[in-house]
Amino acid sequence: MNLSNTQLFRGLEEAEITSLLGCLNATTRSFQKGEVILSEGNITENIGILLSGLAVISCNDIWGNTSILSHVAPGSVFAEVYACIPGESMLVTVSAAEDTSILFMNVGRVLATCINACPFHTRLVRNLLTVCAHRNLQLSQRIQHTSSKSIRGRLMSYFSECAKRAGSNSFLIPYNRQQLADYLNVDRSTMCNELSKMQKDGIIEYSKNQFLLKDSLMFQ
Amino acid sequence: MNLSNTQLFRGLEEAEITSLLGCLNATTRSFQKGEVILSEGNITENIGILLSGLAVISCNDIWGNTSILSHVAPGSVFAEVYACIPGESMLVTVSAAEDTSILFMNVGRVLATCINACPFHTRLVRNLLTVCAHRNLQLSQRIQHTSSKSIRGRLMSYFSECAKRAGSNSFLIPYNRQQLADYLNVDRSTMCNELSKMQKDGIIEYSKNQFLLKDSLMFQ
DNA sequence: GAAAGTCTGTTGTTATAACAACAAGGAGTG
DNA sequence: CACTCCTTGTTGTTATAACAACAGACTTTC
Repeated sequence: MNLSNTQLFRGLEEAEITSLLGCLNATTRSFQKGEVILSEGNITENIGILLSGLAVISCNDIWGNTSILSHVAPGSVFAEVYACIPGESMLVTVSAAEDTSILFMNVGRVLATCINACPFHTRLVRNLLTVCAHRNLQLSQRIQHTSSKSIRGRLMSYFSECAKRAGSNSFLIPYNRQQLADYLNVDRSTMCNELSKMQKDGIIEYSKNQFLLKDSLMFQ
Repeated sequence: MNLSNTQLFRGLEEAEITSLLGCLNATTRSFQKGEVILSEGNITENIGILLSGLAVISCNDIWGNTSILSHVAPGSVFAEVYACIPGESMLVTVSAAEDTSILFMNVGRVLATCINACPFHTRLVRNLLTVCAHRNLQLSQRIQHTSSKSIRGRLMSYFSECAKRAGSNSFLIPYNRQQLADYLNVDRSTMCNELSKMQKDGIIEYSKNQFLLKDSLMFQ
């Protein structure tokens, strides 16, 4: 895993990262497939970065039902939310879906001005904040797009964001139908049906992943 | 507004805050009711703190429909998500719902080590990160609790979190029925009905805001 | 180029949530 | 106490989404 390509170490050279990791006293640990990396109910002060393998984030409700919330791919940061809230115990469990190696960094050390006053430190903190803000924005957007009770409303909300980001009423979406349905928390076939109706109603036109919003007030 | 009571300045004395604000070159601006504070499409490098009044965060879809996403109360931080992601233009508009005064702080200055190497700075950055992480956790939880297609599933997911936090299968919830329904994105009357059924089915018992989860695997 | 697999769109049926309307039980106020 | 206001729970109806099943288009692979 080349750390300089990760969100957290963006803008830092390999040599700088090595120096930084020493300064932070970061540690690497390996986990076998199935092993628990961080357990629900515990408090962590460590930010994790998955170097290789794959991890799953899951949650048990109090009746014993387990549900998988998300996956952690190589280069991704995890547990930073819990590490950054002092005293907050974890509501989820992180476990290894494959043989996995993890880099742990103590938040306190990340945030404390280091003895050497190393300049890479500032960059790391800025990156950590950006990672957190980014995740925040993605979550907010998803909540916004799933706030409508109707499938059409959810699609329009999502398409609005796409159009704004593209700066055009024509854009590509990064999901296939099943993924879009999962994102909007609706049934795929029902969503396909609704897309057809919207096209019949003249609101949108689409072909595969290419969409065009008609009669929009913007970009005319 | 007493800044030392806000999330962002927690742990700092009034005098320290005053010194810090000078160091950050923070500025205060007033807005009349209805005036736009930050506009969709723009890029902001400023974190806002609402000192007095009230602001609304709203969103226009590209067909011209406006929806209100949330309110900003005195002491709350806003726009920090956009300020912390370099180059990210805003997808929402913040405007004054009443005559309002806002404190703006440049993120770059917050993160840069100041010339005086003032120690309060570190605390501010840590607080900013905590605010961001906290919001993150709340959003994740809400997504989790609204991921089930059924009202019962949503309630059970939410109640599970409550029980874990309380460390007991008996707990108080901080919402009335309408607020809980809004949080779970369901209809209030239908939710009331489902709560009754769950009680009949022997899964829960409740009275007003006090709930008890029966047959749970925890806390027996 | 045949076969298997994946993705998309369609239909009909069923389950479920939204909605509207109302009754009952406080809480607060004059 | 009578009054209003607000919250909660109940019922019946209607709208809508989930679900299941399938057909057609397109990919991939041997």
